[in-house]
Amino acid sequence: MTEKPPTIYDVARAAGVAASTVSRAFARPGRVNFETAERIRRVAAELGYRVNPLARGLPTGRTSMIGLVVSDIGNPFYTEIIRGAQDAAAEAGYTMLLTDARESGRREREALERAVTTVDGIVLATSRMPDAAIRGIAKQRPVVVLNRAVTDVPSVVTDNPDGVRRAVDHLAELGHIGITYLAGPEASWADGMRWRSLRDALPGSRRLGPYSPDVSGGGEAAADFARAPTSAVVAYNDAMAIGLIRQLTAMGARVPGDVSVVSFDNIEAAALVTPALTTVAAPLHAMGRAGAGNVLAIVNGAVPRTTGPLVLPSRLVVRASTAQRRRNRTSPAWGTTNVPGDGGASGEIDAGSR
Amino acid sequence: MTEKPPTIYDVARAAGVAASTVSRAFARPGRVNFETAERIRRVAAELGYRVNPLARGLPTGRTSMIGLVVSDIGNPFYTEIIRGAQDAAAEAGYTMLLTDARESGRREREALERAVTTVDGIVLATSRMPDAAIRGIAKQRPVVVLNRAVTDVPSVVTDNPDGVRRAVDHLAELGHIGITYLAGPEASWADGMRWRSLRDALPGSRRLGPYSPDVSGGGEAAADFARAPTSAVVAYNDAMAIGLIRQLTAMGARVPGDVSVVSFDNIEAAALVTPALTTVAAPLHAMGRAGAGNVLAIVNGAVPRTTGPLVLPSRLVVRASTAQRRRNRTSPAWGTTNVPGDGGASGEIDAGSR
DNA sequence: TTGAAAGCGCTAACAA
DNA sequence: TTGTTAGCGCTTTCAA
Repeated sequence: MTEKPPTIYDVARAAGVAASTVSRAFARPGRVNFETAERIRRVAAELGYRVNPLARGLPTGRTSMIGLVVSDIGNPFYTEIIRGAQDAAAEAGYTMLLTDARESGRREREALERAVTTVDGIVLATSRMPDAAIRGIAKQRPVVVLNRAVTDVPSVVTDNPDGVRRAVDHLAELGHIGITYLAGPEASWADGMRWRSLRDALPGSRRLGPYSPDVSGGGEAAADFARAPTSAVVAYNDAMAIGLIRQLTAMGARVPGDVSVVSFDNIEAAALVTPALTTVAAPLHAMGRAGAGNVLAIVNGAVPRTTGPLVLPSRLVVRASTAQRRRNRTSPAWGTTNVPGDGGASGEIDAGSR
Repeated sequence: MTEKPPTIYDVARAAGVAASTVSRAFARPGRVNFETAERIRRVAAELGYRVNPLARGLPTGRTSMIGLVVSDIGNPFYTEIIRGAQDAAAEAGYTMLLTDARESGRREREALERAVTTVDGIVLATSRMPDAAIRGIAKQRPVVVLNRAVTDVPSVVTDNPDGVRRAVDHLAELGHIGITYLAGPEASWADGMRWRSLRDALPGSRRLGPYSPDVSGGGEAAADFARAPTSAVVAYNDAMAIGLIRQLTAMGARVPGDVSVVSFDNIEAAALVTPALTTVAAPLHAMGRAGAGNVLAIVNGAVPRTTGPLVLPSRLVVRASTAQRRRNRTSPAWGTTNVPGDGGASGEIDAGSR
C-alpha cells in the first residue's frame, strides 16, 4: 500500500550529482548552476521525488507549519478567520495545523502541548487559556493572539470601541435612548471592551449577564430583560441576539417593533434569521490573515511590535433587527404577563428511535 | 524568544543512562526497568524535556498525525465530523491535521500534496477530487473516504436509502403524494444516492436542479419549483431547504401550510430557522470517529475491508417544516402571480462604507 | 558551482 | 535490562 518514496540520494544518483546538490536545487535554487538545477528537477519529477518536510525540519528546526487554535470549530465566527490564516500560510508556503479546543482550556493546552514542537509559530484565535499560560507557550514559539490583548504577546483585535460607537449612533438616529447590554463570557476580552465602550458612549446604559454566548444564552437573557426592558439592546454576539429575539417573540414582543437589537460578529446566520440581524461586522478574514502573517514574519526574524495590539476596523451592517423607536408607548404591552421559562426550542421529535 | 529545547542526550546525561534508554523510557515503557524509567521521567520533567515528534518520525516513518480534509470548513455539516475524528485521533495519541479545501479540487490536491508526506493516514470528508485522484493518493498513504464510495478505497457513508425512506414515509403519513427533489451538486455521491432512492421509493417523484448546495441555491430553486409545485419537497441539504423556504415565503407561499419540506444533514441552523426544519440527520460524529478510527486501524496494520462502504444509520428529526397536506386546494394561490428573481436577501446595507 | 562529511533528535537492531 | 552503533532524509559548513 505504501511504497517507499524516493530520496535526494535516488535523485542524485539518477542525475549524476551529489545529494547536497539536489538538496540545494530545492532548498535554495540560485545557489546551483541553472542547467544542473534544470536537470535535477527533471529527474526528480520523473522519479516522483518530493521533499520530505519532516526530514528537512530536523536539521533546520523549522517545519513550515504554523498552528491555528480556535476555541470552537463549529462557531461560524471562525470560518473566515481560518480562511484568512490559511491564505496567508499557503502564500508563504506553509501548512496550517488547525486545532479545535472545543471551548475547553484543558483541551487547548493539550493540543498546544502536542503541536508546539511541530510548528514554527502559533496563532491563538480567542484563547480560553489565562494570560500566563499564553505567555508560557509564547516562550517556546512565536505566538500571535487574536481577539484579545495579552501583555508582551503580539495580538490582533477589532476596533470594539469604534464598533460600539457605530451601533450607538445607529440606535440614536432611530430615536433610542436607553440601551441594555447583554454580556457574554466574563473571560472574554472583547466582552469587557464592548461593555466599557458602551458605557463610555452612553453613560446610562445597563448591563445584563453574563450569559453563555450562544443561542440558549440569549434566550435566557430574555426573561431578565423583560423585567425592565429598554427599547434597544446590544448583544455580545449574533448567536445571543438570535436567542434573545426568538424568546422575546415567543413572549409576545416584536423585533424590531418593540425592541431593536444590535449584535456583533456578522456570522453567516445573521443574514438568514428572521428578522435578519443588524450587527457590527469584524474583518474576520483580514484578522486571520494578519494573525498568520504576523506570526510568519516573526518566525522569519521580524521583531514583533510591542506597542500594543494591531487594531482592525469594524463596520456596521444594518439589516432588519433595528427600527425607529415607537414613542407612543411608555411601558411595554408584552412580557409583563407571561414569562415562560423556556419556549425557545421548537418541539423536536427524534423519529429515529421508533 | 525560542530557547533550544533539551534532547534525549541532555536527559541521558543528567540521569546517568544512555540516550537509547531515555528513548525507550518514552517510546515503549515496560521495556525498561521501572525505577530507571521513573528516574528518567523525573529528570526529563525537571529539564522540561518533551519528545520531538518530528525527530521520532524520521526513523520510524510515522508522525502520529493524520490528515482530515473537508471541502468547506464553513459548512456546519462538517462540525461534528471534525469533532468525531478529532476524538478518535486524540484517544489514539494522534494529532489531526485539518485542512479546508474550500470547495476546490485544486486546493484539495495541493493541500494533500503537502500533507501526504507529513501524515500517517488521511480522511477525506466529501472529497471534490475524481475517484482516480483519490486512489492515487491512497497508494501513498492509507486513506478513508467519507460520504462517498470509491472502489478499492475504504469508505464510510450514511444510509441514504433508509433516510429517504423515512422522509417519504413521514410525508406519506401527512397525506403528501407528489414529491419534488431539489438536487445538489452533480459530483455529489450522496446526491445521486438520494435521488435514486427517492425515485425507487416513490416512482412518480420529480427532480429539479442541480443547484448549488447552499442557501442561495435553494432560493434559486424556488422559482423553478413554483412553476409546477408539489405539496412536498425533499431538498438535498438543510441549507438549500432554508433558501427555498425563504424564497417561497417571499413569494407568498406558506411552509408548511402550502408546502412541506424535508431536507438532509440536521445542521445546527436547522433548529434555529423559522420554521425549524424536518430533516434526515446523519450520524456526523460517529462518521468522523469511524473515519479516523479506520484510518488509524489501517495505519496500525489492520486490513481494510473491501466489501463495500461502512454504512451508518440515519434518522428523521421531525420539526416544523412539514405538516398535513391541505386537500381542499388543487392549484396553489401563490407563485402564479409574482416570481421575483431574487427576493431572498433582506436588504443589507453596508454602513461601514459611509 | 559542486562534493564530502558531519550532524539534526530519535529509533532500532545487535551486543553485552 | 541497558549500552553501542547505525542510520532516517535533509541541510550545511568546509574544501575543492
